[in-house]
Amino acid sequence: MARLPTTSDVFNAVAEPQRRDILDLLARGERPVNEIAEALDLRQPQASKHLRVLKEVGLVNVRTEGKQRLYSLNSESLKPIHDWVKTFEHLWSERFDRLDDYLKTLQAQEQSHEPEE
Amino acid sequence: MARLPTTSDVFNAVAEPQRRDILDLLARGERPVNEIAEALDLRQPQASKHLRVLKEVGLVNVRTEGKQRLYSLNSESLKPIHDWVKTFEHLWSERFDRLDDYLKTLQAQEQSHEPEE
DNA sequence: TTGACATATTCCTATATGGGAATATAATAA
DNA sequence: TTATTATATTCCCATATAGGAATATGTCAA
Repeated sequence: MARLPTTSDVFNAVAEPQRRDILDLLARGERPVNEIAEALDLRQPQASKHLRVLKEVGLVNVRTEGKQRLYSLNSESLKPIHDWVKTFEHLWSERFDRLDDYLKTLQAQEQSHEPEE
Repeated sequence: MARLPTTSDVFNAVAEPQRRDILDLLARGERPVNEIAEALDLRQPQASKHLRVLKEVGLVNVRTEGKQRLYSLNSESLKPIHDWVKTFEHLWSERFDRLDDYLKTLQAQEQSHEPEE
C-alpha cells in the first residue's frame, strides 16, 4: 500500500534532508517562515509545506506575531528516534567495549555450568 | 521531484517500521531470510525486498551458507542518525540541565559586560 | 536429471510525494 | 477601502514506493 505518509511519524518526517535542515536551524531559536526559506534557499511555499509536515508530527510549534508566524523546535518529539538508535549504540561505541567483554565472559561462564542445551 | 528513494540514505531506509523491526531482530544475531520473515510475520518476498533496501544503504551484510542467505546487522551505518539526533539531546535531557544553566549564566555575564549590541 | 527447499525478482496497482506556478488567506498600515 | 507584506493552499506532474501474486534463480541431495 505505497510508502507511509511523511506525516505518519517522526521517522518519515525527518527522512527529508531539508526538513532536517529546518530542525537544525530552529535548534538555534524560533524563526519566521521567510527567514527559514531564505536561510535554506527554499521558496516560501516549499518552506511552508515542509513546516506543515513538521507541525503535523509535532516536531515544531507555531505562534503568530503580527503578520509573521514564528516556528520553534519541539525537540522532545525527536526522542523516539533517539531512543531507538540508542539501543544500537553499544554495538559500535568503544565506550561499551569493556561492558561487552564482561557480558560475554558471564555468558561463557554460564554455558560452562550448563553444557547441555 | 517526488520523495527521495528509500535507498537514498539510512534515514529513508529506516522510515519504514518493518525495516526497523528487521534491524532490531538482527541486533540479536544473523538470521536467514525465512526466519526473519516468520519472526516478523512477513511473506518471504516482502522480507527479501526490505532486506534489499537495507543492503543497498549498507545497514546489513549477507553471506551465503548452503541454500540459505544469512543477513547480519552492520550497526555502524546507523551512526549518521545517531550523530544527528544526538545534537538535539541536550535540549530535552535532564543530564544537561546543569550545563544549560551554566551556559546561560555565562551568557548573562557577557551581556552585562557589553550592554550594547 | 529431477525434486525440494531457500531466496530473489518481476509485474501489477493504489497511493503519496516534492517542486513549480499560481493563487488564496491573513494581518497591518495608510 | 486599498495596498503591502507574510504565509498558506491548490493544482499540476514525474517518480517511487509496499504489498500481492506469480515466477525466476540458486543450492543441494538422491
